[in-house]
Amino acid sequence: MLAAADALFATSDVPGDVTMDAIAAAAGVGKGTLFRAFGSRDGLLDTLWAAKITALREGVESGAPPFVAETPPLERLVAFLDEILTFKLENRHLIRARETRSGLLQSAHYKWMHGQTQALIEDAMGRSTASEALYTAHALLAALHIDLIEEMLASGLSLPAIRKEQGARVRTVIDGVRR
Amino acid sequence: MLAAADALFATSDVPGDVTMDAIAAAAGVGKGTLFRAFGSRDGLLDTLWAAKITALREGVESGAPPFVAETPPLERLVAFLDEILTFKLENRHLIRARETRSGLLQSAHYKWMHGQTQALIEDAMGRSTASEALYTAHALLAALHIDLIEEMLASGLSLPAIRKEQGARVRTVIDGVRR
DNA sequence: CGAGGAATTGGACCCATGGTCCGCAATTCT
DNA sequence: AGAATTGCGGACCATGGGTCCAATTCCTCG
Repeated sequence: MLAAADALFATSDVPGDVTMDAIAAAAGVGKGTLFRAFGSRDGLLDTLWAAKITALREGVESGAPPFVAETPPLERLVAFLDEILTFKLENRHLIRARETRSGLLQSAHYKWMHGQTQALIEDAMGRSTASEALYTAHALLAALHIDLIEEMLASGLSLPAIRKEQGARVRTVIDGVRR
Repeated sequence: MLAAADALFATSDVPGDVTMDAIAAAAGVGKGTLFRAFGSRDGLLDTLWAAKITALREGVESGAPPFVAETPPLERLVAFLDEILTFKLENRHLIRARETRSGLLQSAHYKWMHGQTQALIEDAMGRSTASEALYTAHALLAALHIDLIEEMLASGLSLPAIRKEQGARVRTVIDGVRR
Protein backbone atom coordinates (compact mmCIF):
# COMPACT_ATOMS: atom_id res chain seq x y z
CA MET A 1 0.00 0.00 0.00
CA LEU A 2 2.77 2.40 0.87
CA ALA A 3 4.54 1.56 -2.36
CA ALA A 4 1.36 2.18 -4.34
CA ALA A 5 0.73 5.47 -2.59
CA ASP A 6 4.31 6.52 -3.10
CA ALA A 7 4.10 5.77 -6.79
CA LEU A 8 0.88 7.73 -7.13
CA PHE A 9 2.28 10.76 -5.35
CA ALA A 10 5.44 10.58 -7.40
CA THR A 11 3.54 10.82 -10.66
CA SER A 12 0.58 13.07 -9.90
CA ASP A 13 1.13 16.79 -10.06
CA VAL A 14 -1.72 17.84 -7.84
CA PRO A 15 -1.67 16.08 -4.49
CA GLY A 16 -5.44 16.43 -4.27
CA ASP A 17 -5.68 14.07 -7.23
CA VAL A 18 -4.37 11.22 -5.16
CA THR A 19 -7.54 10.18 -3.40
CA MET A 20 -7.81 7.40 -0.88
CA ASP A 21 -9.89 5.45 -3.39
CA ALA A 22 -7.17 5.81 -5.97
CA ILE A 23 -4.54 4.56 -3.55
CA ALA A 24 -6.70 1.63 -2.55
CA ALA A 25 -7.32 0.75 -6.17
CA ALA A 26 -3.65 1.05 -7.08
CA ALA A 27 -2.69 -1.13 -4.15
CA GLY A 28 -5.29 -3.70 -5.18
CA VAL A 29 -6.94 -3.45 -1.83
CA GLY A 30 -10.22 -2.25 -0.38
CA LYS A 31 -10.66 1.19 1.05
CA GLY A 32 -11.56 -0.29 4.40
CA THR A 33 -8.20 -2.00 4.59
CA LEU A 34 -6.47 1.27 3.90
CA PHE A 35 -8.28 3.05 6.68
CA ARG A 36 -7.87 0.18 9.08
CA ALA A 37 -4.14 0.22 8.46
CA PHE A 38 -3.55 3.94 8.71
CA GLY A 39 -6.57 5.39 10.45
CA SER A 40 -6.92 8.39 8.22
CA ARG A 41 -5.43 10.19 5.28
CA ASP A 42 -3.05 12.03 7.56
CA GLY A 43 -2.06 8.74 9.11
CA LEU A 44 -1.14 7.30 5.75
CA LEU A 45 0.74 10.44 4.80
CA ASP A 46 2.67 10.38 8.05
CA THR A 47 3.54 6.73 7.69
CA LEU A 48 4.75 7.26 4.15
CA TRP A 49 6.72 10.29 5.26
CA ALA A 50 8.30 8.20 7.99
CA ALA A 51 9.25 5.51 5.51
CA LYS A 52 10.85 7.96 3.11
CA ILE A 53 12.77 9.90 5.71
CA THR A 54 14.23 6.88 7.47
CA ALA A 55 17.61 7.07 5.75
CA LEU A 56 18.04 10.75 6.51
CA ARG A 57 16.92 10.27 10.06
CA GLU A 58 19.27 7.40 10.74
CA GLY A 59 22.13 9.25 9.17
CA VAL A 60 21.56 12.22 11.42
CA GLU A 61 21.01 10.27 14.60
CA SER A 62 23.83 7.78 14.20
CA GLY A 63 26.42 10.36 13.25
CA ALA A 64 26.90 9.90 9.54
CA PRO A 65 29.50 12.05 7.71
CA PRO A 66 28.60 15.61 8.51
CA PHE A 67 26.81 14.87 11.77
CA VAL A 68 29.76 14.01 13.94
CA ALA A 69 31.02 15.84 16.98
CA GLU A 70 34.05 17.09 15.07
CA THR A 71 31.89 19.16 12.74
CA PRO A 72 31.13 22.57 14.22
CA PRO A 73 27.51 22.78 15.34
CA LEU A 74 26.78 25.60 12.94
CA GLU A 75 27.92 23.49 10.01
CA ARG A 76 25.85 20.60 11.22
CA LEU A 77 22.84 22.89 11.43
CA VAL A 78 23.36 24.17 7.92
CA ALA A 79 23.84 20.64 6.62
CA PHE A 80 20.76 19.39 8.44
CA LEU A 81 18.47 22.06 7.05
CA ASP A 82 19.92 21.54 3.61
CA GLU A 83 19.15 17.85 3.80
CA ILE A 84 15.61 18.60 4.87
CA LEU A 85 15.24 20.88 1.89
CA THR A 86 16.54 18.19 -0.45
CA PHE A 87 14.29 15.60 1.11
CA LYS A 88 11.24 17.77 0.73
CA LEU A 89 11.95 18.48 -2.88
CA GLU A 90 12.57 14.84 -3.65
CA ASN A 91 9.17 14.01 -2.20
CA ARG A 92 7.48 17.24 -3.00
CA HIS A 93 4.05 15.86 -3.82
CA LEU A 94 3.85 13.80 -0.70
CA ILE A 95 5.11 16.66 1.42
CA ARG A 96 2.73 19.02 -0.26
CA ALA A 97 -0.17 16.73 0.47
CA ARG A 98 0.76 16.65 4.14
CA GLU A 99 1.84 20.23 4.63
CA THR A 100 -1.30 21.72 3.18
CA ARG A 101 -3.35 20.26 6.02
CA SER A 102 -3.66 21.66 9.48
CA GLY A 103 -2.08 19.92 12.42
CA LEU A 104 1.27 19.67 10.72
CA LEU A 105 3.00 21.43 13.57
CA GLN A 106 1.70 18.83 15.97
CA SER A 107 2.93 15.94 13.85
CA ALA A 108 5.77 13.74 15.01
CA HIS A 109 7.86 14.70 11.99
CA TYR A 110 7.69 18.39 12.61
CA LYS A 111 8.46 17.85 16.25
CA TRP A 112 11.47 15.78 15.34
CA MET A 113 12.76 18.35 12.89
CA HIS A 114 12.13 21.11 15.37
CA GLY A 115 13.82 19.24 18.19
CA GLN A 116 16.90 18.56 16.08
CA THR A 117 17.05 22.11 14.86
CA GLN A 118 16.61 23.58 18.31
CA ALA A 119 19.32 21.36 19.77
CA LEU A 120 21.73 22.30 17.01
CA ILE A 121 20.96 25.96 17.50
CA GLU A 122 21.59 25.72 21.21
CA ASP A 123 24.89 24.05 20.45
CA ALA A 124 25.80 26.54 17.79
CA MET A 125 25.22 29.68 19.76
CA GLY A 126 26.91 29.43 23.06
CA ARG A 127 24.47 30.59 25.67
CA SER A 128 20.95 31.46 24.69
CA THR A 129 17.55 31.46 26.28
CA ALA A 130 15.34 28.50 25.61
CA SER A 131 12.74 30.64 23.89
CA GLU A 132 15.39 32.08 21.63
CA ALA A 133 16.36 28.67 20.27
CA LEU A 134 12.76 27.53 20.19
CA TYR A 135 11.67 30.53 18.20
CA THR A 136 14.63 30.45 15.88
CA ALA A 137 14.09 26.78 15.10
CA HIS A 138 10.48 27.47 14.17
CA ALA A 139 11.48 30.44 12.06
CA LEU A 140 14.15 28.56 10.15
CA LEU A 141 11.88 25.60 9.49
CA ALA A 142 9.07 27.86 8.35
CA ALA A 143 11.21 28.95 5.43
CA LEU A 144 11.30 25.31 4.31
CA HIS A 145 7.59 25.02 3.71
CA ILE A 146 7.22 23.22 0.40
CA ASP A 147 4.74 25.73 -0.98
CA LEU A 148 7.21 28.50 -0.33
CA ILE A 149 10.10 26.65 -1.93
CA GLU A 150 8.07 25.84 -5.01
CA GLU A 151 6.83 29.40 -5.23
CA MET A 152 10.40 30.63 -5.19
CA LEU A 153 11.42 28.14 -7.83
CA ALA A 154 8.47 29.21 -9.93
CA SER A 155 9.39 32.85 -9.53
CA GLY A 156 12.75 32.27 -11.16
CA LEU A 157 14.98 31.68 -8.18
CA SER A 158 17.18 28.68 -8.91
CA LEU A 159 17.59 25.83 -6.48
CA PRO A 160 21.29 26.58 -5.93
CA ALA A 161 20.36 30.18 -5.21
CA ILE A 162 17.80 29.11 -2.65
CA ARG A 163 20.24 26.79 -0.95
CA LYS A 164 22.85 29.49 -0.88
CA GLU A 165 20.44 32.04 0.56
CA GLN A 166 19.24 29.56 3.11
CA GLY A 167 22.73 28.71 4.24
CA ALA A 168 23.67 32.35 4.42
CA ARG A 169 20.62 33.16 6.44
CA VAL A 170 21.22 30.38 8.94
CA ARG A 171 24.79 31.58 9.49
CA THR A 172 23.63 35.15 9.79
CA VAL A 173 20.97 34.35 12.34
CA ILE A 174 23.29 32.27 14.48
CA ASP A 175 26.21 34.64 14.20
CA GLY A 176 23.99 37.58 14.93
CA VAL A 177 22.55 36.09 18.05
CA ARG A 178 25.93 34.81 19.20
CA ARG A 179 27.42 38.24 18.44
CA MET B 1 -22.71 39.21 3.94
CA LEU B 2 -19.19 40.23 4.87
CA ALA B 3 -20.40 41.37 8.26
CA ALA B 4 -22.16 38.06 8.82
CA ALA B 5 -19.10 36.09 7.75
CA ASP B 6 -16.88 38.22 9.93
CA ALA B 7 -19.12 37.64 12.94
CA LEU B 8 -19.12 33.89 12.35
CA PHE B 9 -15.37 33.69 12.05
CA ALA B 10 -14.95 35.82 15.12
CA THR B 11 -16.98 33.46 17.26
CA SER B 12 -16.19 30.00 15.87
CA ASP B 13 -13.05 28.30 17.08
CA VAL B 14 -12.57 25.96 14.17
CA PRO B 15 -12.54 27.77 10.84
CA GLY B 16 -13.84 24.67 9.13
CA ASP B 17 -17.06 25.08 11.09
CA VAL B 18 -17.89 28.22 9.18
CA THR B 19 -19.42 26.72 6.07
CA MET B 20 -20.71 28.65 3.12
CA ASP B 21 -24.22 27.52 4.02
CA ALA B 22 -23.79 28.89 7.52
CA ILE B 23 -22.61 32.22 6.20
CA ALA B 24 -25.48 32.41 3.75
CA ALA B 25 -27.96 31.59 6.49
CA ALA B 26 -26.44 34.11 8.88
CA ALA B 27 -26.54 36.77 6.20
CA GLY B 28 -30.16 35.96 5.45
CA VAL B 29 -29.31 35.28 1.86
CA GLY B 30 -29.27 32.34 -0.51
CA LYS B 31 -26.16 30.38 -1.19
CA GLY B 32 -26.34 31.30 -4.84
CA THR B 33 -26.10 34.96 -3.97
CA LEU B 34 -23.01 34.30 -1.91
CA PHE B 35 -21.25 32.51 -4.72
CA ARG B 36 -22.38 35.04 -7.30
CA ALA B 37 -20.91 37.79 -5.17
CA PHE B 38 -17.57 36.19 -4.32
CA GLY B 39 -17.06 33.39 -6.79
CA SER B 40 -15.75 30.89 -4.30
CA ARG B 41 -14.88 30.37 -0.69
CA ASP B 42 -11.40 31.72 -1.28
CA GLY B 43 -12.91 34.73 -2.98
CA LEU B 44 -15.03 35.50 0.06
CA LEU B 45 -12.11 34.97 2.37
CA ASP B 46 -9.93 37.29 0.32
CA THR B 47 -12.59 39.97 0.18
CA LEU B 48 -13.09 39.80 3.91
CA TRP B 49 -9.34 39.88 4.43
CA ALA B 50 -9.15 42.95 2.22
CA ALA B 51 -11.89 44.66 4.20
CA LYS B 52 -10.23 43.98 7.53
CA ILE B 53 -6.76 44.99 6.47
CA THR B 54 -7.77 48.27 4.85
CA ALA B 55 -6.82 50.42 7.82
CA LEU B 56 -3.40 48.86 8.15
CA ARG B 57 -2.80 49.07 4.45
CA GLU B 58 -3.76 52.70 4.19
CA GLY B 59 -1.66 53.55 7.20
CA VAL B 60 1.36 51.94 5.63
CA GLU B 61 0.90 53.34 2.17
CA SER B 62 0.01 56.88 3.14
CA GLY B 63 2.81 57.28 5.62
CA ALA B 64 1.12 57.08 9.00
CA PRO B 65 3.21 57.49 12.18
CA PRO B 66 5.98 54.95 11.89
CA PHE B 67 5.94 54.71 8.11
CA VAL B 68 7.47 58.03 7.23
CA ALA B 69 10.75 58.70 5.49
CA GLU B 70 12.30 59.95 8.71
CA THR B 71 12.02 56.53 10.33
CA PRO B 72 15.00 54.34 9.48
CA PRO B 73 14.00 51.60 7.03
CA LEU B 74 14.95 48.89 9.49
CA GLU B 75 12.57 50.31 12.06
CA ARG B 76 9.85 50.58 9.47
CA LEU B 77 10.40 46.96 8.56
CA VAL B 78 10.20 45.84 12.17
CA ALA B 79 7.06 47.90 12.69
CA PHE B 80 5.47 46.58 9.54
CA LEU B 81 5.99 42.94 10.42
CA ASP B 82 4.80 43.62 13.93
CA GLU B 83 1.61 45.12 12.61
CA ILE B 84 1.07 42.15 10.36
CA LEU B 85 1.47 39.88 13.36
CA THR B 86 -1.05 41.89 15.33
CA PHE B 87 -3.47 41.93 12.45
CA LYS B 88 -3.27 38.19 11.99
CA LEU B 89 -3.88 37.53 15.65
CA GLU B 90 -6.82 39.91 15.75
CA ASN B 91 -8.39 38.02 12.87
CA ARG B 92 -6.92 34.66 13.61
CA HIS B 93 -9.89 32.55 12.59
CA LEU B 94 -10.30 34.26 9.29
CA ILE B 95 -6.59 34.13 8.60
CA ARG B 96 -6.48 30.53 9.61
CA ALA B 97 -9.30 29.71 7.24
CA ARG B 98 -7.42 31.32 4.40
CA GLU B 99 -3.89 30.29 5.22
CA THR B 100 -4.70 26.62 5.52
CA ARG B 101 -5.60 26.47 1.84
CA SER B 102 -3.18 26.20 -1.01
CA GLY B 103 -2.61 29.11 -3.34
CA LEU B 104 -2.03 31.51 -0.50
CA LEU B 105 1.33 32.54 -1.89
CA GLN B 106 -0.35 33.53 -5.14
CA SER B 107 -2.96 35.66 -3.41
CA ALA B 108 -2.97 39.42 -3.75
CA HIS B 109 -2.55 39.83 -0.01
CA TYR B 110 0.58 37.77 0.22
CA LYS B 111 2.01 39.50 -2.80
CA TRP B 112 1.33 42.86 -1.21
CA MET B 113 2.93 41.86 2.07
CA HIS B 114 5.87 40.37 0.26
CA GLY B 115 6.30 43.40 -1.95
CA GLN B 116 6.26 45.75 1.02
CA THR B 117 8.65 43.58 2.96
CA GLN B 118 11.04 43.18 0.07
CA ALA B 119 11.09 46.92 -0.58
CA LEU B 120 11.76 47.69 3.06
CA ILE B 121 14.54 45.12 3.14
CA GLU B 122 16.17 46.60 0.08
CA ASP B 123 15.99 49.99 1.73
CA ALA B 124 17.29 48.70 5.03
CA MET B 125 20.33 46.91 3.75
CA GLY B 126 22.28 49.14 1.48
CA ARG B 127 23.21 47.13 -1.54
CA SER B 128 21.90 43.64 -1.92
CA THR B 129 21.05 41.32 -4.73
CA ALA B 130 17.44 41.09 -5.75
CA SER B 131 17.27 37.43 -4.83
CA GLU B 132 18.65 38.19 -1.40
CA ALA B 133 15.81 40.58 -0.58
CA LEU B 134 13.25 38.34 -2.26
CA TYR B 135 14.32 35.33 -0.28
CA THR B 136 14.60 37.17 2.98
CA ALA B 137 11.14 38.66 2.59
CA HIS B 138 9.69 35.21 2.07
CA ALA B 139 11.60 33.83 5.02
CA LEU B 140 10.53 36.58 7.38
CA LEU B 141 6.89 36.30 6.34
CA ALA B 142 6.96 32.53 6.69
CA ALA B 143 7.56 32.95 10.41
CA LEU B 144 4.25 34.82 10.60
CA HIS B 145 2.13 31.89 9.53
CA ILE B 146 -0.86 31.88 11.86
CA ASP B 147 -0.53 28.19 12.63
CA LEU B 148 3.03 28.73 13.72
CA ILE B 149 2.19 31.70 15.90
CA GLU B 150 -0.63 29.83 17.58
CA GLU B 151 1.56 26.79 18.07
CA MET B 152 4.14 28.94 19.80
CA LEU B 153 1.52 30.55 21.99
CA ALA B 154 0.19 27.12 22.85
CA SER B 155 3.65 25.89 23.73
CA GLY B 156 4.01 28.51 26.41
CA LEU B 157 5.77 31.28 24.57
CA SER B 158 4.06 34.55 25.44
CA LEU B 159 3.00 37.05 22.84
CA PRO B 160 5.45 39.69 24.05
CA ALA B 161 8.20 37.10 23.86
CA ILE B 162 7.27 36.24 20.30
CA ARG B 163 7.22 39.87 19.27
CA LYS B 164 10.56 40.45 20.92
CA GLU B 165 12.11 37.43 19.23
CA GLN B 166 10.66 38.44 15.92
CA GLY B 167 12.03 41.95 16.18
CA ALA B 168 15.41 40.65 17.22
CA ARG B 169 15.43 38.20 14.32
CA VAL B 170 14.62 40.87 11.79
CA ARG B 171 17.38 43.14 13.05
CA THR B 172 19.84 40.28 13.13
CA VAL B 173 19.08 39.22 9.60
CA ILE B 174 19.35 42.72 8.19
CA ASP B 175 22.42 43.65 10.18
CA GLY B 176 24.08 40.38 9.32
CA VAL B 177 23.52 40.78 5.63
CA ARG B 178 24.52 44.41 5.70
CA ARG B 179 27.59 43.49 7.73
C1' DC C 1 -9.11 -33.65 7.32
C1' DG C 2 -13.08 -31.10 8.27
C1' DA C 3 -16.04 -28.10 10.96
C1' DG C 4 -16.66 -24.16 13.65
C1' DG C 5 -15.33 -19.83 15.02
C1' DA C 6 -12.38 -15.70 14.79
C1' DA C 7 -10.19 -12.36 12.25
C1' DT C 8 -9.78 -9.69 8.10
C1' DT C 9 -11.27 -7.93 3.91
C1' DG C 10 -13.56 -5.05 0.25
C1' DG C 11 -16.48 -2.04 -1.55
C1' DA C 12 -21.23 -0.36 -1.09
C1' DC C 13 -22.80 3.20 1.58
C1' DC C 14 -23.05 7.55 4.34
C1' DC C 15 -22.46 12.38 5.00
C1' DA C 16 -20.57 16.94 4.83
C1' DT C 17 -19.32 20.64 1.91
C1' DG C 18 -18.16 23.56 -2.02
C1' DG C 19 -20.26 24.75 -6.05
C1' DT C 20 -24.18 24.81 -9.83
C1' DC C 21 -28.64 25.78 -11.86
C1' DC C 22 -33.21 26.80 -12.78
C1' DG C 23 -38.00 28.25 -11.59
C1' DC C 24 -39.98 32.12 -9.68
C1' DA C 25 -40.59 36.67 -8.02
C1' DA C 26 -39.49 41.41 -8.04
C1' DT C 27 -38.54 45.21 -10.97
C1' DT C 28 -38.39 47.78 -14.93
C1' DC C 29 -39.90 49.05 -19.48
C1' DT C 30 -43.67 50.03 -22.98
C1' DA D 1 -51.64 46.76 -17.06
C1' DG D 2 -49.01 43.59 -19.26
C1' DA D 3 -44.63 41.95 -20.96
C1' DA D 4 -39.74 41.39 -20.63
C1' DT D 5 -35.69 41.10 -17.98
C1' DT D 6 -33.03 40.71 -14.07
C1' DG D 7 -31.45 38.49 -10.07
C1' DC D 8 -32.55 35.71 -6.07
C1' DG D 9 -32.92 31.43 -3.24
C1' DG D 10 -32.52 27.02 -2.10
C1' DA D 11 -32.97 22.37 -4.14
C1' DC D 12 -29.65 19.73 -6.31
C1' DC D 13 -25.09 17.68 -7.77
C1' DA D 14 -20.29 15.88 -7.40
C1' DT D 15 -16.62 14.61 -4.74
C1' DG D 16 -13.91 12.61 -1.28
C1' DG D 17 -12.96 11.13 3.50
C1' DG D 18 -14.60 7.87 6.53
C1' DT D 19 -17.86 3.80 8.22
C1' DC D 20 -19.87 -0.80 8.36
C1' DC D 21 -21.22 -5.27 7.62
C1' DA D 22 -21.70 -9.43 4.64
C1' DA D 23 -18.52 -12.45 2.85
C1' DT D 24 -14.27 -14.59 2.68
C1' DT D 25 -10.02 -16.21 4.53
C1' DC D 26 -7.48 -18.14 8.16
C1' DC D 27 -6.79 -20.55 12.57
C1' DT D 28 -7.80 -23.97 15.91
C1' DC D 29 -9.20 -28.05 17.67
C1' DG D 30 -11.43 -32.56 17.51
